[in-house]
Order: sequence, then structure tokens, then C-alpha cells
Amino acid sequence: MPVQRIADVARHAGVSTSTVSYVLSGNRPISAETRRRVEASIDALGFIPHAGARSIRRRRTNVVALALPLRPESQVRVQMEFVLSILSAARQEGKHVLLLSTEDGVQAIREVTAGSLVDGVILMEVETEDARVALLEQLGFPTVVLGTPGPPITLPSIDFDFAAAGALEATNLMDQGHRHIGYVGHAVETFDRGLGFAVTARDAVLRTVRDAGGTATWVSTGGSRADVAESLERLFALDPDITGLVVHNETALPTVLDRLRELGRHVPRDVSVTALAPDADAEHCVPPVSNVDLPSGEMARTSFAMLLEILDGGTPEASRIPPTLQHRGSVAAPRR
Amino acid sequence: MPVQRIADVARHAGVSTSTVSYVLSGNRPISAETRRRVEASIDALGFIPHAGARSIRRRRTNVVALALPLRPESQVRVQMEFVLSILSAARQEGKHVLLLSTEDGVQAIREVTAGSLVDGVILMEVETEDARVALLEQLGFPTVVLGTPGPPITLPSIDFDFAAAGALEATNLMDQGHRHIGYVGHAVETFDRGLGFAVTARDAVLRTVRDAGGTATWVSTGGSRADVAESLERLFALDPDITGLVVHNETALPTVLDRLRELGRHVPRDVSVTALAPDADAEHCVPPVSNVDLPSGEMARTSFAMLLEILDGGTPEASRIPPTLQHRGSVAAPRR
DNA sequence: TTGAAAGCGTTACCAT
DNA sequence: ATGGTAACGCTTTCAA
Repeated sequence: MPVQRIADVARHAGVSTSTVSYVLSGNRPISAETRRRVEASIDALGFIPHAGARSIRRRRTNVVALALPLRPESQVRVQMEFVLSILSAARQEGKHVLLLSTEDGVQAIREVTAGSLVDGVILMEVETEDARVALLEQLGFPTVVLGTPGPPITLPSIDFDFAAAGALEATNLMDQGHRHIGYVGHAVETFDRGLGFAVTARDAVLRTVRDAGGTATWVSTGGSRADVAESLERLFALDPDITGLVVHNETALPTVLDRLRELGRHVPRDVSVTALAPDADAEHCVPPVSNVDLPSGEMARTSFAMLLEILDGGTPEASRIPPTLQHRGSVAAPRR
Repeated sequence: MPVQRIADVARHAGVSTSTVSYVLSGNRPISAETRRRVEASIDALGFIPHAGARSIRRRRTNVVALALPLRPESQVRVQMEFVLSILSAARQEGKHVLLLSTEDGVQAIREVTAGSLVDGVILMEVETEDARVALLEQLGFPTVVLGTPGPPITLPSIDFDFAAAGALEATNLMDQGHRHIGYVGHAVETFDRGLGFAVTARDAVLRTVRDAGGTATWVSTGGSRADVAESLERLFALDPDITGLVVHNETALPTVLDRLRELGRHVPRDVSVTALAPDADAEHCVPPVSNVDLPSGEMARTSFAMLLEILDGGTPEASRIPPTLQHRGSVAAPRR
């Protein structure tokens, strides 16, 4: 069966094309009988309106662009979950998702926006000085930005509250009586590049601990076993009295726990551990680790909802997803 | 500056809209002077043709749909790399990529195909009895299928040659003199679901070893440390004389190596190890492991090229990517 | 070498 | 309650 057009449906149902169009859009009253016949014809022919033709009339494509992060290397799992959640949210609203990679990012954005291929754009994990942000800002194109870019922007943005998350984890350890806290962060390049989430969370942990009169020390770490071993050694050399650990590196987390075991440091008897990591990672560790979740699903749903609000003419507030701490038994009072 | 249309460009350049169109398409000779003026106007106005309007005339959208696998849980890294490679290939051809998740898969495919939203479809990791395959087959819609579904299909497909890969790894170990070979595969659910890549590779290893007069044993394993420990224990209980290991599970690979070390089995002195895993995983292990690569980049490029061939009216052959073995020193002759 | 105008499939205004 | 038709932005035939 060839592709069907609205004229085919009209002929099949014995009505005009405008009637079919109105049945589809609901933009004017249709008698029950006519509606029934038209819908039957649509079903029989498997008619689906031509997206391009529709888009030139409606000035809507029902497609949104999702622009991937600049550095897809790390955090693949979190990102993939985010993408899947966006897809899911989009489908619920009858929208489709066009995926844009970073290579040639500005040109791709130009094409899809000026070419009326998409109605809006979601930018994942923006860094400082992102040319795409500047372009979209200047175009005034419906856009939601994930993350917190260096220079302030006018585009609506959404981010996880990494500062509050760091403070929450630090406070939890201090409340239990820990005074010497270690922070194990992402790879050193992440800090070198000044990526907001890494720097913000670390600084919040350090400040919270020190403000409460504790001692805070930090190291970055790669994901490999050797990296983790070296980083932990460095950390305990810097402060041998550490009894509480905040691990902000979901890749390294299981290896950190392994290494602690090898070092003869029992969790939580000798050292308490909390993580800033997806629930799935924290839960499946041995032992499970109390954590602040990285709620990629919630962030995806919220950012999509914000984009819809913009498309409806609204101007959503920048939103900041608050952290919540999940207790899993890896934190206890320090031995004295 | 508002969005520009072809009429704006024509006015700006002092020519007709058809002339602008012909400059854009190159479908008829244009005087050098006119071309220069028109191109200058296009640049000045930042004009990009309306994708929808273009698509109804050209009967081409320059968008392809990429349908994600049914089970996005495992192998996220490999899949993400595949997606990125598809994006990259698409951009080189000036095409865009619409991402489809599996939920509501058939309806989504219906919409984008019958709605003329995309020119073609790439289906990732098809399993047995995939309703999307049946639909696309029946529609005769340009499609490339990844993987090897159970029942034979008429759609062009592409797959990595897991049988040859398994045989290659087994042969390599046998050639070195190993006679007792163990195969460590994916999670048990993977086999339960009869996923082609897992079953095919395993069977090829087992058959190759046995045909050559050796003893072959296999286990499945999850990714966690406890799973790996348990699986290896089971494997060596089944055959204590194993001296060669084929690991077909990139997630578990580093943990397998750790565990072997803990068990006091040196690689390659006590046990030789080869992996069916992405180069990146095999290379970064301690020690690096000789491996057959999972060439997701190559598969992405090839499948995209096949889709282009279909769109050009061709009928590409099903293709089967041959394995290559990369030696990294983790295989040696067994001690005697 | 260039322009005018028809037509792609859909929507929405103007009729009846 | 329904139909005819102009218009959306572009490509391509027809004409000059």
C-alpha cells in the first residue's frame, strides 16, 4: 500500500479534505457520523499526515533537538539514561527527538533552527564559553540549557544543586561525629577544565567541613584500579586521620570500596563512605553506599517540561534540583 | 533578525525565487555574476531553506531514524559509541538523525515513516520476533538492520561475525598449545533471551575447541565483583585444568583479571586470556588483554553507507564484519 | 541565462 | 455542519 495523503482519505470517506483536516485537528465541530466515517477511513488507509507539509502550515514540527555534551567520554551511563528519559518524555507528548553531536555543533544548530527542522533545543552539560549558547541566545530560539555555564546567560537553565549536595553529604558525616573528611573526585582533567559539577561539589564539601571546624582533604582519581589505589594512598598520606569519605565518581566507586577492603579498612567500622552517584551505582556496591542520587531521569523530565512551557509562550524560571540523601548503612559514628 | 525565506533572498539579490533555488540546487547553469550576488545575499541573510517545505517537493527529508536496542541496560558504552559514529557519518553526508527508543517502537516507526519524517531507518540490535522489522519489511521502507534476527528477513542487514570471532580466539589459544579452554560470557539473562551475539560467539568457541580435540567449558557472569568471583570459581571447578580463557564480557573483564591475580594465577604465565571486547577496554586492562575488537565505529559507518545505497536505489548485500585479533601479550604457551 | 507560475500536502479562512 | 480555495515555502516545468 503506497503512502496515503489527506485527499485519499477524503475520497475514501466521501468528504472534503478540509473536513478530514478538521477531524484531525479538532478545530471545529464535526457531526458524529462524519467523524466516524473519516476516522474509519484514516484507519483503513493507515493515513498519517505529511510532517513537512504540516510544519509549513502549523509552524511547528513537533521535533526537538537534543545536543549532546562536549565530552561524551566519562559518565556515559548517566548521559544515556538522560537521553532515554528525554525520549520517553517526548513520546508522551507526541514529539520526536533529533540528536545532535558536538562536532560541528554551531553549524548543526544553525541548520536545524533556521531550517525550521525543530521547535526547540535542549543543550546538555554546557561548559564555559559555548558558542552554541551564544547563537541560540541571539536567535531567541526556544532553548533549555543543562548545567551552569560560566558567564550568566538569559536562556532558561536547569541544574542539579551540586553545592547543596556536597553540603548535605558533608553535614551528614559531621553529624555522625566525623572530623577528618576526605573527598575523592573525578579525573584531574575534569577539574582542569573547570567543569562546574566537579568543582562546585568539591568546594561545597570542603567549605562545609571546614566551617564546622573539621579537616577536609581532597584528591582526584581516574577510574582504573591503579589510579584509585594511588589516589587513596595520596589521600591518607595527606591526612592519616580520615574517618569519612565522600566519593564523587561513580566509575571509581566500586574500586574505592575494593581498595579500602584490601587496605583492611572496614566500611563503616573504620571509615564511613557516602557517594554522589546514581542510585543504581550506590546500591549495587559491596557494601551498598549511602548516596546522593544524580537524578538524570528527573532532570530530563523537568528540562523537557520547561521546553514545552517555552513553546507555549511561557518563560520558565531557572530550576535547581535539590539533593536527597539515601541511607544505606555505609555511614556510622567513628570509633574513638 | 527574523527567519528568512527564499523570497527574501531573491528580493535582496534582485533575482527571482527560482534563480535562488537553482543556485542552491545547482540544477541549472547560472552566470557567475548572478551566482555571486545570490550567494552573497544568502550569506548576508543567513538563509537556510525550510526543511518541511523542501521535503514535500524533494520527497526527501535528509533525516534518518536510528532505533535503539530493546535492552539498553548492558553494553551502554558500545552502544553510545555506535550512536556517536552514526551521528558523525550522518553529518558528513549532511543528514540528521532522529532517535527512537524502543517503548512504543512500532507506533513511532509508523509515524516517522508514513509521516515522511525520515528517509530511512537503522534498527540497532534486532532480536527474534521484532515487530518493527515486520512492519518495515511490509512497508518496503529503506531500512538497515543490525544484528541477525532469528527468522530470515529480506531487509539488508549487517552484523559482526561473532562466529568467526569466537573461532579466531579459540584457534589462537589452541595454536599456542592450550587444550583446556574456558569461556566467560555475558549475564545469564543474555543467554536466556537467546541474544544472537552471545550464543553465537560461545558456540563458536566451544565447537572450535572441541573439534580440535580440546576441552571447552563455559560460564555466564554478571558484572559485579561477587558475580565474577563466583563465576570463576564455578568455571575452575568444572575444569581445574583450564589454561586459556576467552572473556566475552567487557564489563566484567577488569574484574576477571583482578580476581585471577587474587587467586594467584598470573597472566599469561598460569593462564592465557583473550577477550571479545572493544579495543579501549582490552587495552586499558592490567595487564592489557589480547582481544578481538567490537568495531562499533566501523559497523556504524558501514550501516550508514548501506542505508545511503538503498536511498540511491541500490540493494546492498547483507554484510558481515570480519574479526581481527590484536595481540597484547596476554596469551602465551601453557606451562608443562 | 532567467522569470512566471504550477504544484507538493496541509491548514484555515471564507463561503454556503 | 461542511466544502472550496488561498496560502505556507520550496522546486521545477514551461516560456521567453
